[in-house]
Amino acid sequence: MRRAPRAEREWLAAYDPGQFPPFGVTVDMVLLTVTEGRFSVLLVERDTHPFRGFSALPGGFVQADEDLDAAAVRRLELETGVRRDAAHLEQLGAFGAPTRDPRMRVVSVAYLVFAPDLPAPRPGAGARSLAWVPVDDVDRKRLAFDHATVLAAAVERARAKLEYTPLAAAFCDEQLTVADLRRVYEAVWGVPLDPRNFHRKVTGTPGFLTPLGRSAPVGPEGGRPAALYRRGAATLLHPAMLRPSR
Amino acid sequence: MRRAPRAEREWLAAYDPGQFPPFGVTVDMVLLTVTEGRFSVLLVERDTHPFRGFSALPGGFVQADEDLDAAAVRRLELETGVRRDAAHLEQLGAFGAPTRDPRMRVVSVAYLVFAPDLPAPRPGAGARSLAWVPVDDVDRKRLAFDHATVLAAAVERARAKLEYTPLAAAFCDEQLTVADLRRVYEAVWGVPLDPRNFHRKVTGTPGFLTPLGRSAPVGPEGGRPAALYRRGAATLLHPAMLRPSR
DNA sequence: GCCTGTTAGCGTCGAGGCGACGAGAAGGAG
DNA sequence: CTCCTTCTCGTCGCCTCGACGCTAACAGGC
Repeated sequence: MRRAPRAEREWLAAYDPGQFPPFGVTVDMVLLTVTEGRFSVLLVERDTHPFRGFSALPGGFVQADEDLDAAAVRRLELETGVRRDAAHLEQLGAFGAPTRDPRMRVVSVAYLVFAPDLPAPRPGAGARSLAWVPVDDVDRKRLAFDHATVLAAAVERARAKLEYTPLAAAFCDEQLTVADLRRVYEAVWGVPLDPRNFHRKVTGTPGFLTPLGRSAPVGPEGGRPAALYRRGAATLLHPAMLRPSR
Repeated sequence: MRRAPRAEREWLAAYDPGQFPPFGVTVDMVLLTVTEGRFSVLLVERDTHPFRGFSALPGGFVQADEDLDAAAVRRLELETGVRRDAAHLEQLGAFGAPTRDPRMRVVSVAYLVFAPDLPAPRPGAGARSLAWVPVDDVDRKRLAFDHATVLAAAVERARAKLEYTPLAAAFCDEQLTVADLRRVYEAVWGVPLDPRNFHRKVTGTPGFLTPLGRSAPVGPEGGRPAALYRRGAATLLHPAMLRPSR
């Protein structure tokens, strides 16, 4: 950060910050995963006003000296036990309609998280009940604040990101098979994909998947064992993975 | 908006909003255009502390009962005279590092605007000096606050958006030629494009351009008159326009 | 009119990606 | 061994793209 010149330091010392309207700033976390073949979001049950009894995205106020990203990471670890490096986290955007929070004027900065399929999210310090809810089953009228809007933006962003980034792997464990990855795409996009063309695409795109040289154990349905991979180094997909039928 | 039940209304009446840290919230406008073949951003010269004498993105504090988008539109019209429907406006994201404003804790919501080539931006009520500066010529060390970071994000977003949306037309007048559009792509991406392949792509993509059946006057270089078009109805490009040499 | 220089627009060719398959490989259950 | 499953590799035709030749339609000089 630049060091202010002396004239500015004197001006700052006399500055009254009360002349601008005060806002509360929160982070709202849209944690997405794929559990049991369904594209799901983590929701909490609110046990305090406002919107008591409604479902909501986990989140909370940003502290006075806390960076926005740091607040998001803190919420992530605090509320769900998900470690920062085990998932993908990015900012979704700011939501600040004047009436979105009946308590006071609040601007919420929403964050998008792609998390692997976790056994069961454990409630953190908040001790509120947490649950993965398939995004198609969410009752938008029972979401607190403007979280229906936030969720819709997050889902659309996630679907688009799978097209041109290798982030689908962030929904899987560190070691994954091509079929694991395909099931992520199918759950998020809601369409079946041809396993053979999908296999050609992901194994033929450099940097998408790195082969481990080992095979996964056979699944409950039987069949030939699948080769194991881990995430490649690529950050962008070229050409993009296309959603069918458009 | 939902009507709160009575128990919640009573709870709200007794609520003390002072228990959460107060933030200032601003909007910063990244206005982009193409002038004289160069991809440029609108910058103001700051004549007050902090960062007096530095260049900055136009912007200002959000009012107490003002929606974020409304604040952006107000800034757009107030400072530059650009009408809301003559340009494309979208939110870029929130920037809120604790030290970004030496006055107080501020979260800035940045907006991205694609504006047509304007004769000369007129300073609005702020009466500050405004200028279009080619983005490659911007001295990042002479930008106020964290505006170098904001600008970099905006430029990257703009370059990416041209690939998969028809928004390049937002940089042109309402009536445009294929060459006008190509010059936008070349200026924003900084690469020359083959005029014949570009013509085939944009005229062959349904909804990108709507022919007007008339021709534009011949330019100063002579040559065959170009057909006039206006923006089509499409909102997404499929397949995408690809940046060369990747 | 005629030639030249310019830009606009159309056509052609080969390379490569993609959708729609066929078919073999590699496991388990009976 | 047969039958089932899933995984993996190939093949074929279609479409898009990059590279580039060629014609169309203007202006200006002679």
